[in-house]
Amino acid sequence: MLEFWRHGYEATSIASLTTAMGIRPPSLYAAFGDKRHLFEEVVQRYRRYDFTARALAEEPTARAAIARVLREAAANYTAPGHPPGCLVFSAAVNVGPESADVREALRGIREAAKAAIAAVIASDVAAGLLPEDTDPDILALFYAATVQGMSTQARDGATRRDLERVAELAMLAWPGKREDAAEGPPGPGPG
Amino acid sequence: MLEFWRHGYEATSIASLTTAMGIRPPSLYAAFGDKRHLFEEVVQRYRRYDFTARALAEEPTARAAIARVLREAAANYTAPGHPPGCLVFSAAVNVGPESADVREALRGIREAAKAAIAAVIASDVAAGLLPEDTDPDILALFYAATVQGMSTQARDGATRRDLERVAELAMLAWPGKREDAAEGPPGPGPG
DNA sequence: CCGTATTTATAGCGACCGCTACAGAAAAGG
DNA sequence: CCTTTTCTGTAGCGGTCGCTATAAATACGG
Repeated sequence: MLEFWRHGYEATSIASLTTAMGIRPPSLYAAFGDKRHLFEEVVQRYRRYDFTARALAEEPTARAAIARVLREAAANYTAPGHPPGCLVFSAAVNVGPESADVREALRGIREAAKAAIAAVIASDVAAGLLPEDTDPDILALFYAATVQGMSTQARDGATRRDLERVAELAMLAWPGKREDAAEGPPGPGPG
Repeated sequence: MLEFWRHGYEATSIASLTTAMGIRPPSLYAAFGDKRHLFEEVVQRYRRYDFTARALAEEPTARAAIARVLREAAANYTAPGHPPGCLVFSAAVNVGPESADVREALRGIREAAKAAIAAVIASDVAAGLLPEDTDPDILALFYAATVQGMSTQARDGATRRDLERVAELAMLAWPGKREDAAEGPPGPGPG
């Protein structure tokens, strides 16, 4: 998993995997089938700790959920003991046409996560917790882009503190806060 | 260039390059040396239209410059006629250890762009256009992350309009605006 | 301690990688 | 038209890719 995480799907050779595991190719193929199946198992294993899904399920509001996602992204993407950034974002960026399905599989995971973010936002809009004119898809796209940017910055050397500050800045784009925090006592409405 | 742009450095083979150019390997090697030199020339060619450097040089304020960078990123990353996203961000993500220098070369370009953004921000802070407590490096990191996230989202299928909305949201994190726009008539200062 | 079943290591398959020697075709000079 | 020079196409170099047939080594039942 660490090999795929660091170098990506195609750039990780069977030889590097077998040496990392301390086994020989026939054992690897007996245990996992082929390289693609092994990678699928790696992705499954990686996703067992899906802090995004966990935050979306556990936090009471979309705002709290996304703030937590950004906070945990800052921590996880820079945590020691494994490569920086997110495997789902970075493991199948540069693939030849013969591995397009691997790239599409990871893209599907990304799209599902984005849709899950949009769902909790839409839920809070429906519940009146967010302005009616909030576009859940666009807001989800913005925070998905933020998280991906944080992952890339982590790979480029950003620290946890750096990314936490980025997360704070990203939360300034959250809707409703602006008027809520600064408009003061409610004045006369428009009309 | 389009081949490298779409598939990345290592995933692009000499065979695919020669067929795309309509030439044979010996002609390619006579003209460009080896694959690495060809890629360097591709990156140079790609950077001839560096909308970030242009915006930073031409716009009068850091805010205008970065708003323009985000706007042009939305347009360029989704423009027809070439692959989506940015070559500097996406062409050397998954490389083996033998091509680490290619990845580092692109990383250097990214770091330089980030430093250039930080420079214009620091300049405006020094000029009093931005709050004194503004951290140019962190703000530059945030917008660099945003642009990279936009590039990735473009590769995942986001449209120009999508990315323009993301750009608008990102500009909500710009410092100073908050108080300027919403605090109303200046009240008594602190103390 | 012996025979059997399972796992392991050795060696190598065909295919493709980046790259190049060499020969045949095209262009330039007389 | 012939020679010389430049260029292009064919073929193939050593090496690595993902993957596997086969044999040696191990664990198990009696």
